[in-house]
Amino acid sequence: MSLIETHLRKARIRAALSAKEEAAIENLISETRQVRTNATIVRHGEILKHSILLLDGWLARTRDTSKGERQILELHVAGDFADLHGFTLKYLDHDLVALTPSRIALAPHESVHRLVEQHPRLARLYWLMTNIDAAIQREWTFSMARRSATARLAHLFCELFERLQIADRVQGDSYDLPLTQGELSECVGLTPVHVNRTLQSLRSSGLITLEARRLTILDHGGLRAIAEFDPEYLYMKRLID
Amino acid sequence: MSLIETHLRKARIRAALSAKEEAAIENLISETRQVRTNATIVRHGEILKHSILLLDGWLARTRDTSKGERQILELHVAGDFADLHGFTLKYLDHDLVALTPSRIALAPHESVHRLVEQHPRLARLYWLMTNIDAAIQREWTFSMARRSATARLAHLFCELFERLQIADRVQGDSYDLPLTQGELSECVGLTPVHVNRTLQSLRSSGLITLEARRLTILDHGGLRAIAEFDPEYLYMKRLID
DNA sequence: CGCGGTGTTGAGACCTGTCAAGACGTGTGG
DNA sequence: CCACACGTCTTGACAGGTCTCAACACCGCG
Repeated sequence: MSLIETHLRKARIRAALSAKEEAAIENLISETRQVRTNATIVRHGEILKHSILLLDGWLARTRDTSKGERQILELHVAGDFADLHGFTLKYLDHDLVALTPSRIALAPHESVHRLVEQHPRLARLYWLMTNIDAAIQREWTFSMARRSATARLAHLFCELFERLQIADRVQGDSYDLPLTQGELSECVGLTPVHVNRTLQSLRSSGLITLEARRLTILDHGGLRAIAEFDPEYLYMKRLID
Repeated sequence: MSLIETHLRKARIRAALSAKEEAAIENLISETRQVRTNATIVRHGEILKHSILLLDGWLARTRDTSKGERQILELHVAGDFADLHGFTLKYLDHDLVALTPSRIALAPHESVHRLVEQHPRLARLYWLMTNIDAAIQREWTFSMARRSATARLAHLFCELFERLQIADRVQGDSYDLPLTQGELSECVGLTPVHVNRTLQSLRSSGLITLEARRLTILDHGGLRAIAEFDPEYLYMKRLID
């Protein structure tokens, strides 16, 4: 099985890929690396020579606050290109860090450049992928601006369920969620204490369980309802013919 | 002077454009329209046939909440492609509305398609532009998650100052800011009442004036300081050779 | 066995929201 | 030209959600 099978799964949802195209994507990868928890993979401002494809594990785009806190701006799971936008931007406005031990693959920008010049459909596909990332970012903006603590967490759990399903990382109604409550609080812009209380409320409402870093959704309808979750923004459909 | 001069100014900051390329961009436009305040230009979910280039006025990407409020997710000023991401996404996950009387130009997706196939550098440029939009969105996520009411507003004013300067819509330390306090509150995820009080505090600190829909920054250093504003995320530099 | 990170609980403070009323200003119709 | 209506801005009192600070429990690991 291909090293980047998970990434291909994700890509195939948005575009039918020919064998040639899949091979071209495969050829993007120059090397793979293992990174440790809390490793900073890309620092903001640093000039980039390659983009990071996440093979396994969890990465986060983060920004530090003046008070030394950290905000997680977007999460990445297996199959995601974590900083494909760095190909056009040349440097990132945020850091890219590992939340768990992770396996990553490097795609040199030269190779990406060649790929998009030779494969217009793939150019379109990767442009689309960064636009989907942006749609997720919009949804997070909306969450922070308008959703309550409970709804924010519920929404995050719904989003991850959908995204992990594509990555084949969901079993039944459960998935591994290796983030601490502190890290969850960095995702939703709350304090760890309040996340703790909010989780208890979600649990006692019978919507979820979360123990030993594993999340189970007991009531999908209920969870989606309080999150006001509508998966449309994830664009899980064929968009490129 | 070209109809799309403001857009070209914005583009030229990120890439040196040949006469041929500028002509190609010019050719994107099929027609122009005038829209009225509060007009919905694009509705979420609607299949798109063209993208909107804003020639003059103010547009906003918006999402309605269940309680009938509205969140502004991103603002667009003259020279912006307001929904270029719609070219790859096929439909939007948000609405696009006019906040003021605005003049817009339509760029049929067929034309965009032809442009990016024939001009790899421009393909790169427009991919970059949507990635810069995403960077702005990230900054807004960060604002909503971590900045106080005062800092959020201050940050917005700093951002608009930079973006309007490119659009040649800044005079000295002032620019027209035609949004009501209610609309400002929709940008920053606060209530109109609290925005009112926060504005008073910014005024009495001697940082800004805002009257008759015109904003003047009295103390750039001070405003940036409480906003913790760093313009890096706007990528105001040559990124494509 | 002890330690550090993580999770939990309580009490009180603070920021922002809610509700309500009035002031201001501008455009419109009589 | 005035009267009125409507949107916007302003102010006050109070409520509520989230934060802060602090302490303690739990647990895996060295």
